[in-house]
Amino acid sequence: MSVHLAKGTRDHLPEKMNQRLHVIATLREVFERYGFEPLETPAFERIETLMGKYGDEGEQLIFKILKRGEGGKRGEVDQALRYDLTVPLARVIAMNPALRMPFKRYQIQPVWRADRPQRGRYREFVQCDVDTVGCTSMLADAECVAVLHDGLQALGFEGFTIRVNHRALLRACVEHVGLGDMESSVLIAIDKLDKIGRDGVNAELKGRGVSDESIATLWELFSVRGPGALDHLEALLGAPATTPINELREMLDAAAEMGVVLDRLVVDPTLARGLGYYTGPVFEAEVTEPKIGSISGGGRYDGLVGIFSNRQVPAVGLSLGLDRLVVVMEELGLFPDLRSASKVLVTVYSEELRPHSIRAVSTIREAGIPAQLVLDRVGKIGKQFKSADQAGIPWVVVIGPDDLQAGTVSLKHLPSGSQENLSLARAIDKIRS
RNA sequence: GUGAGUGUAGCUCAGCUGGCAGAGCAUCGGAUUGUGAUUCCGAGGGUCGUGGGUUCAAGUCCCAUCACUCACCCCA
Repeated sequence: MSVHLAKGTRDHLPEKMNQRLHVIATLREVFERYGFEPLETPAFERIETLMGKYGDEGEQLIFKILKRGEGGKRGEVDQALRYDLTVPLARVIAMNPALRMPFKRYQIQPVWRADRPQRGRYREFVQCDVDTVGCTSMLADAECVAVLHDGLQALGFEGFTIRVNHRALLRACVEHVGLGDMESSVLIAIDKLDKIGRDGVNAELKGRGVSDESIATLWELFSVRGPGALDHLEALLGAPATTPINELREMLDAAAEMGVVLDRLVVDPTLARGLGYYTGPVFEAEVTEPKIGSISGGGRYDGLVGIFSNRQVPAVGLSLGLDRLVVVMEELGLFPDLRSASKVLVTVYSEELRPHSIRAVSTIREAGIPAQLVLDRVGKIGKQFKSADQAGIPWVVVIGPDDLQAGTVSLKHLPSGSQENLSLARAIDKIRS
């Protein structure tokens, strides 16, 4: 029988798992530093909770679950695997009106999309989300940008940029050229600028019936990117753009105060972002080196929670893609050696001396040092050294007849090749330091 | 959902106009019975993705099928 994984899924063997846990631990530390608290929600939701939140294209990618029993045989569906972590959060907020606001949570869980797999794209992947709910202040948005910045920095990234825009600003641009009625299709075309270039966007806009004149006006609006972009748009758009421009300025200033390196923050008037529910500032992080699409995206979505609860609850948040982070970090060599958590391998010299090795490994473990004991039938001591080397375990302890007589152990440090005989207590001190 | 490409040893791949299935790395054994990584010698390992067809003969040509990869769409 030939065995296959389901399309778009992977097993995470220990070496990969250590990388993933390293990323998660690093991000959690940053999230908690900013005062976000953990949340988990079920893998699947009622179908009504998810439908109508992601646009037509997104909705087709939802994994649906057939009803149990007769209904399922007729193809009826009542539940679905979660598509992201934001909509479940909105449901949680609606169901728990007593939560103290602002509610700041992080959530690191898998989501599922029935996409066609590709490099850095899977059908099951883990998102690391951070959101602040119940706060209209741009400080909350600034915190999201800052937590994203600090998270990437803590992981060791250097060449990354966070592009920033504002949905209302983009809308003002589109309305300025008289295309307000076809906002979404225009935004989708503009968003592809980096990918297909200006000519490609022009072709797409023309294909959607946008006049040359309107296109020319659009490019005039979008001609400045970076520091001067907001001044440029303010001059051209006037009053309709005042609010979003001021909000962005407020957010950028606060982010700078929070320590975000300004070179890494780029105002990009063409940034749109796909998901339908964003209403305010939006942002997206991408790395310059391996081309893999965005590794994080987020923004303000003040309307989403209200869909579930009648009351309007503002919210802003972001999502980091764990799987893409791992792919990129691997390529950039940002991982330390994570082959084994064990620091020591205690060898077994012979059947007769095995009890001494067992006692030694126990003592080392009691001292809090992760340690392995050779469990197999006793082989040549050289083989045991080799297995330590291959597993990436730096220290090896040998207890042979000579050591026994002297009351010492032999401790070898494989990376340096140095070895000495000393008491077990001294050996433990040495490994610890 | 649309288009293209690739399936040969555990991994990366070579295999010409059809003619006995190959290399490097990895693994295992030995050189070295108290020492890995380096060096030397040796060994094992294959239904050539699967099914059918053409042929004296198919890894190679044809058809189908499955899996994977890449691009588009969309997105983490």
